[in-house]
Amino acid sequence: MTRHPELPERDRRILGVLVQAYIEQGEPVSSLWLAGRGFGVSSATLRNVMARLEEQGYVRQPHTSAGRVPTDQGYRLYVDQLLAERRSSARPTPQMEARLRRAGTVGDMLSHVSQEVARASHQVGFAIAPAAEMTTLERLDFVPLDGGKLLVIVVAAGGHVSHKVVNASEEYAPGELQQAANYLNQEFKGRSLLDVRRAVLDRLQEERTLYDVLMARALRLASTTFEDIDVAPTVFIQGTSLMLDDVGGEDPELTLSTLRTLLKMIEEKTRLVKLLDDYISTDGITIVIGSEHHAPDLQHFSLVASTYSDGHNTGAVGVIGPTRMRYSRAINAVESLSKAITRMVKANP
Amino acid sequence: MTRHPELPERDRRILGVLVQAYIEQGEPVSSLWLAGRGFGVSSATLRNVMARLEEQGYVRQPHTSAGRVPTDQGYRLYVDQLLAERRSSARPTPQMEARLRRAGTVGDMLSHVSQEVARASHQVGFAIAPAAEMTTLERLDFVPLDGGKLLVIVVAAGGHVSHKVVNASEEYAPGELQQAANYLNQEFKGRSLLDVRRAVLDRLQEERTLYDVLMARALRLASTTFEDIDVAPTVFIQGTSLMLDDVGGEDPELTLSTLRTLLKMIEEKTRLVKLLDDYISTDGITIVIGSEHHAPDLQHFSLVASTYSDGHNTGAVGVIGPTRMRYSRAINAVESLSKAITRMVKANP
DNA sequence: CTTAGCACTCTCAGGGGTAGAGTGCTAAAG
DNA sequence: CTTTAGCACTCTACCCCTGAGAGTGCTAAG
Repeated sequence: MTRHPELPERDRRILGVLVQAYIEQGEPVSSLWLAGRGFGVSSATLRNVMARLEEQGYVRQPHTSAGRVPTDQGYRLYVDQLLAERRSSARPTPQMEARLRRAGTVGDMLSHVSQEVARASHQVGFAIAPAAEMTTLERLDFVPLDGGKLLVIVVAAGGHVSHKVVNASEEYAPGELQQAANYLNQEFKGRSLLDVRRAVLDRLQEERTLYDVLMARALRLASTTFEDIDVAPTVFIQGTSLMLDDVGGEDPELTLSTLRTLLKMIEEKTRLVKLLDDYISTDGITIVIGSEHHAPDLQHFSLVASTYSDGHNTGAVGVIGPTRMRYSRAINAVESLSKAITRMVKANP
Repeated sequence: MTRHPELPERDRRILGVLVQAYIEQGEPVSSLWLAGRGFGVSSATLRNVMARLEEQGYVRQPHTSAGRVPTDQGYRLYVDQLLAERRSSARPTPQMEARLRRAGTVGDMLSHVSQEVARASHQVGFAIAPAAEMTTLERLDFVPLDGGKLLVIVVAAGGHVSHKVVNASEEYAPGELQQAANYLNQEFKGRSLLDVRRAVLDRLQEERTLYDVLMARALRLASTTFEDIDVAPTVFIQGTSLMLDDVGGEDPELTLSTLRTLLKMIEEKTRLVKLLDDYISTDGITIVIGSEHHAPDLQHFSLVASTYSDGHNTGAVGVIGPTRMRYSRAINAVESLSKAITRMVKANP
């Protein structure tokens, strides 16, 4: 992360208190108020410090006779300090884990995770299942249905299951589906889903495949299956109503139109996935603050996210909220939930 | 729905124009404005009519020197008239159907439906899959996974598929799972899921069951499977961002706190399901307006919904929005989507 | 029953005018 | 060179007032 070596220790402490205060109170922080926080200096001195901080871009005044408000750069220093101080002490609570354990499928579990992280952080929370590139095929089954339909079940490493109904263009003998599944499992187990799709298409092109009728039919079946399966990773989002709690508050930046941007992003979940692809680092917590986003319409929001992994697959969990959010709470929430997921999926290998 | 026989024809026509105008413009409608709409009477006469309509509870004035605004009762008469006039002419557009056809699973399809109905009505849209009571078992399969886990696949009539991973407490021989599935399928096919659960538990109690070890194990397996499967029907909701378009507008009733109520309801989808259970009729379109809701926190919202069916199962599709919504558009959207679903599921028997 | 005319009421937008908060600056003190 | 007290200055938020405009209800005549 960005370093801020040029800033004297005292100035930095003062900035920290200022940011904290603004996050909690939502009102510009005045020199007089800061003077009452035990720095041992008068408000006049603090005014000098604040003027310096403003010159350096850490704070700004909404208008001439108002206190100071942190800039995104100010928030950045604050969270960097926060992350440096706390040596990952967050743990999921037992109730949390219990609630997660109740889920039947991995999807259910992630849906609960998004709910929990939202509840714990008081922000919009999300959880993302591993993308197809990361997911490796564990096994595949065909179940014949009535009316020439076929139910395909794809089990991925880590217990992710997805199903799909396809139209079987050809007729299959009773044992044939079983054989086809066996063949495909044997051939492609352990490879990523996208990989499998590619390989299936390649083989279908190969001339010699045509001579083995059985194999050819199995491959055709597989190609319909993987046509569009799981190209977009599944995203769960919860806590949108919490978002409105902030909007009524004292935050002038948080208007209805910015809110709508966020709601829209929540609906087309694709965008969130892209966002994470761009920013997230493989280890620890990633935080993107306001104008640090490339997209201009996210200027007033911050992202706090973390990846999770069970050794095979990597997904993500995190929260989105206004730049003025309780970062410490958000960080704790994200960290403990990410730990919880990791533990859950490890337990179901 | 309610009849309004006591209202003279002319008054009713005037009320209709008034409601329509208010819906479109969002501002109280004055007698002068109405006079310009070709009724052939002066504004003074319209004032008399409006006073009468107010006495009877169809309209009200926000304040002494403002025009009239429809009450919920006024909206009610308006939509009743609307429903009586139009003889169900709504058809889904081909593009709509094409988009729906792309879906792999029934769940995907319904998710698209909620999106389409939201887009077409410019309101929050939802689609609900059949509840467990309505869903009948088509077949059931067990797929063994690693680590003593079992993947259970439940196929319901109409092509609804759901899966679940359960911990198999006992070991099963290779053919045994197949046998168990066969037995259960034979025994319970065609009965509703809730029914099956009940029956399984009953049989487990019966003493003689204990003598047939295989059957007992199959039943135990089934009981774990149906423990919690599908008790809550699946709900898809889309279009929350459209909701905010209205809030900025001229509607004074639509405050942030009412909005939050709606968002909360969207998150705990259970509540929406209950709501529909209470109100929805089996045929045609159901409309609930503002204070017609039992719940006081929904006083400012209206519901436009319809059931759909494939002969086996019954689900619902609809929209929710402010009482001041374009009912005609909403009705068209709901009706055409409900027709589209019916057609889709009929095509996949 | 309809309509013109009129008095009446209420809202809404704009214009001072003031209290208060908070700053920057200056000059003195450590 | 840094800190601090004092002070003038600026800007906002709020309140009160006013006038214009919109729309009504009522009355009396057609």
